[in-house]
Amino acid sequence: MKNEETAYAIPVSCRDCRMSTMCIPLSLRSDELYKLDQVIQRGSPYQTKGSIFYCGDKFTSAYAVRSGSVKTYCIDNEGREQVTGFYLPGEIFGWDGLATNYHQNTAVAMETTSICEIPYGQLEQLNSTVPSIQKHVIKLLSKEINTDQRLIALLAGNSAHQRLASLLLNISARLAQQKLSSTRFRLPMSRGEISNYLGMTVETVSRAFSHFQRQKYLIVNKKEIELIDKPALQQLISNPDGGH
Amino acid sequence: MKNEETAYAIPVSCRDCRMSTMCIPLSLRSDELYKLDQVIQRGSPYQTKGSIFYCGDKFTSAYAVRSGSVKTYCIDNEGREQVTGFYLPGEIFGWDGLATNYHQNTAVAMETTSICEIPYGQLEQLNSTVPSIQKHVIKLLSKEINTDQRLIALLAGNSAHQRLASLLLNISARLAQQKLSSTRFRLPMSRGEISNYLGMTVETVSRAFSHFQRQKYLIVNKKEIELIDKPALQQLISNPDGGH
DNA sequence: AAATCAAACTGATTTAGATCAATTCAAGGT
DNA sequence: ACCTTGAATTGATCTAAATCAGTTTGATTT
Repeated sequence: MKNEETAYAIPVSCRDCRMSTMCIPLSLRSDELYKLDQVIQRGSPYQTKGSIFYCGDKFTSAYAVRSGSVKTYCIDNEGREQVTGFYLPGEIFGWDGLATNYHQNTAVAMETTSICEIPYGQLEQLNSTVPSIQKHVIKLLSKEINTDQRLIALLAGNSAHQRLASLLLNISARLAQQKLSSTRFRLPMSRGEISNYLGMTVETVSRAFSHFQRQKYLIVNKKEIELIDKPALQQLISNPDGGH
Repeated sequence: MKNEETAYAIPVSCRDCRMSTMCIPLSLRSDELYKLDQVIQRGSPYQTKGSIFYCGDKFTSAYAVRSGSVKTYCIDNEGREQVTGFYLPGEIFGWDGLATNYHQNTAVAMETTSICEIPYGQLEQLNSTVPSIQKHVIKLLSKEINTDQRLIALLAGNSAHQRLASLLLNISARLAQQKLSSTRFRLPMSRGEISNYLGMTVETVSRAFSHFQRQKYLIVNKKEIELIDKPALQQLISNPDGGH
């Protein structure tokens, strides 16, 4: 059953991976990279809705998205699902389990997705021989803090239109980092997932998309998006009216 | 001008500090603690509204609140202040600067506050002799991620009443950790700071307090709070109706 | 003690976005 | 080809919370 649909090539080492700069290997010398390479697990792809880990699972690894996309969510006080993050190719997730040793979120693939697993225990052991790895882990964690805090600011201080515009521009920028088109792309997540993440209803998300299209800011067809007036979206989110 | 109002004793070593378990020294052996102790800076207290660091400052240190309280905030797209965190005694802040080497937030004292400074460069150097320190830093960062993600869930999925109830219970729990009263306390932050943090208006915060008092959940007098029915507040936030 | 100023509270009104209710559309299954 | 099912869209109403507009309170200055 392994690698059943691997028509595309899976890189066999971090050296050959096109997103190596985003991933842990950033700034490793080649002898260090070799050591890391021994530790990274390249598993078979996950199907849509396949879970990478569940909330409550023991934390053993962080994960890097090689292709596809992942959402993380937790169950809130009311027992409802609350999406806490979307992860695109080249991005790393799973650090949420580090503080307590148990994952606080569930991670699921939003489409067919391949993942590199980074076993944390082995990473810690590498620390004695490759100290720069620990440093890089700290950078990644800190980056996650920055991302989360930007989301907090977005949720606390912005209107529905501004939130959606921010998400679109944010995804656009992240795709650009991976040398993918930043103006035409397919959203991996459903309207429901977007609305949950941004703290609003599906209807509001849908109306916001329609509104943006009427304003000629973008063309939307289900999950296919073409951004045609990024400056307009940009100014929407930086304009003092429109907030609440 | 140094220590002008130091009627209370400032601990001269981490060993004597009553919040040492929350702070870095957690689980250090006594010889390790000694090394850390050499590095921690114990400065003079900050006055109300005094800045510990500014957004854009080069990141050099993290900070532990010894007494008093601190808020962090950033300037959002619209140029408005957005509060991103409140820090009470025994809590550590300032990691926001680690990813980019520049602080993404400004930190200010909300009352007369004494702070321990933890110079990060020196902490890193300690790593070779005391490897458990690096591990502890990672735990602290991960904890901050968990805190931020809980706030995201709170902001995205809850009503004004639920948000305020959550904040009050959260502060109560944090005070309890420091062996302070969890039912009677003085809020260090203004209504404006609360409303900004929770993504609502001052008026709504004020009305929510009045409502809680009418319901006999608590007694409020400006910043003085007495929680008299915690279970009711608890059930308010875990009750599926009340969200949006 | 009077005057000043900012924080907090309260009431009246408005509105953004939730909720309720259909309708459309595409994907799989038989 | 037809039926089912779930996602997305659109319209009509409703409501929680924003906005607007005072009033009260308390701390600080003179």
